[in-house]
Amino acid sequence: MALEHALLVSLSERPASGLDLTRRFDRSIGFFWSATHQQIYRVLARMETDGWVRSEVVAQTGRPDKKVYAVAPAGAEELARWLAEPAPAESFRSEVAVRLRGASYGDRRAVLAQVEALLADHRTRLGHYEHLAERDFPEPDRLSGHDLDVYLVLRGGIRLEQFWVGWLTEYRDTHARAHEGAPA
Amino acid sequence: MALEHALLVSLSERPASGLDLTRRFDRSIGFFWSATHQQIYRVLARMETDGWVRSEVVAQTGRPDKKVYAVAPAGAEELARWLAEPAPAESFRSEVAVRLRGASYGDRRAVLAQVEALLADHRTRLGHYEHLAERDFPEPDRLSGHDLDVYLVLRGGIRLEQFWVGWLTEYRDTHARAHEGAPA
DNA sequence: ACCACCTGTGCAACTCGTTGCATAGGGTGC
DNA sequence: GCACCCTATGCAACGAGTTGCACAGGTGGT
Repeated sequence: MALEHALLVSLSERPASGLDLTRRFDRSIGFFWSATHQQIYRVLARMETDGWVRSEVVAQTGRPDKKVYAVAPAGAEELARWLAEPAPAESFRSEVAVRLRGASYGDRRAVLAQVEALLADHRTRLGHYEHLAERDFPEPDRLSGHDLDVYLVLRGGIRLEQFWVGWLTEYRDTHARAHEGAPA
Repeated sequence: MALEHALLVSLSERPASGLDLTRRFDRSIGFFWSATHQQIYRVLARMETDGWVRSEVVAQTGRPDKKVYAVAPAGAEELARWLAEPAPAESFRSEVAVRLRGASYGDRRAVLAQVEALLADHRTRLGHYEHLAERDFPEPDRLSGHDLDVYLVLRGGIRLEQFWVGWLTEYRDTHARAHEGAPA
């Protein structure tokens, strides 16, 4: 399981409350991981009883108090242990791929409309990530250590969006060509 | 939920038993979906009580009997309905990405060794998929309908492996360059 | 005869993750 | 003063997915 470890990485970068972490997961780390606030709260509570993190209630002006979590020594040890552990092979799950493969058992035009919508979505996201890279990392050659890791994960997000745009475009164009003069 | 629909697609291509489906999911469809036999058996049972599939016990020589499932009319309807439904945005989850981002909180050399192992693995898989494409689809321009869909999903598998090889190579090479003369 | 192994189906218990709801303090609009 | 929204934390119930085990029939080795 990796949510614990994703939280440890994020808290190592900077202490945060449950909701802060939820918002972070909607952004940078969120390229490759996501979690709802409920799940994050539950896992944080478990991590605290396990001694991986420590919390401190912080009063705010004009807002409810928040519980700010920070990595405890046992959590740092666990993170280091996990990082050294061999990475198991990942299985990618895509509902879209199932739809593309099954398109001939339903309304192909409806599936192609979905492809078009997804393409627009992934193109937007790709542009957004490229903008982030230019804004936050104007000179990537000078990076090292953790900053370089953050940049390279952003590069992964960009490459993943390029994968989607490339594949969906190939799907759409190849079907368009195949149906010229022979509709199906 | 998509396992039901993935099974409907696979059974639309050809009727099969639970274990047959498990083996198929380790192959072609398995680029983008995977499931254990236990889960497949359970879902098949539920689909049968819902009337989406029908089963028939087939005796075999030298082997136990098997229960061969085929799509029932209600299942075909459900598949068509699901295919026309708008595709929700997918969230990609990668433990590897968490490790890459967190590498500076542990032993970076251990993480780079994992990257090396993953690279070898993805390169092997890429070669395997490319071989499949050449062997089974020597003339992709002539394909249409479901055959074209099968080919294009294989293309997606190839593109996904290319994504991994490209990203992991960039991670490794960029860190190698950053550490020339300045180890960390 | 016995054991080890293979195919094929299945149950039970557990963890991970999602969905819907609850609660509590504070700010804003009318 | 009241309704409504925002931040922040949390519970309860459910569904999806994994892990470990059980059982049955058949084959092959010793």
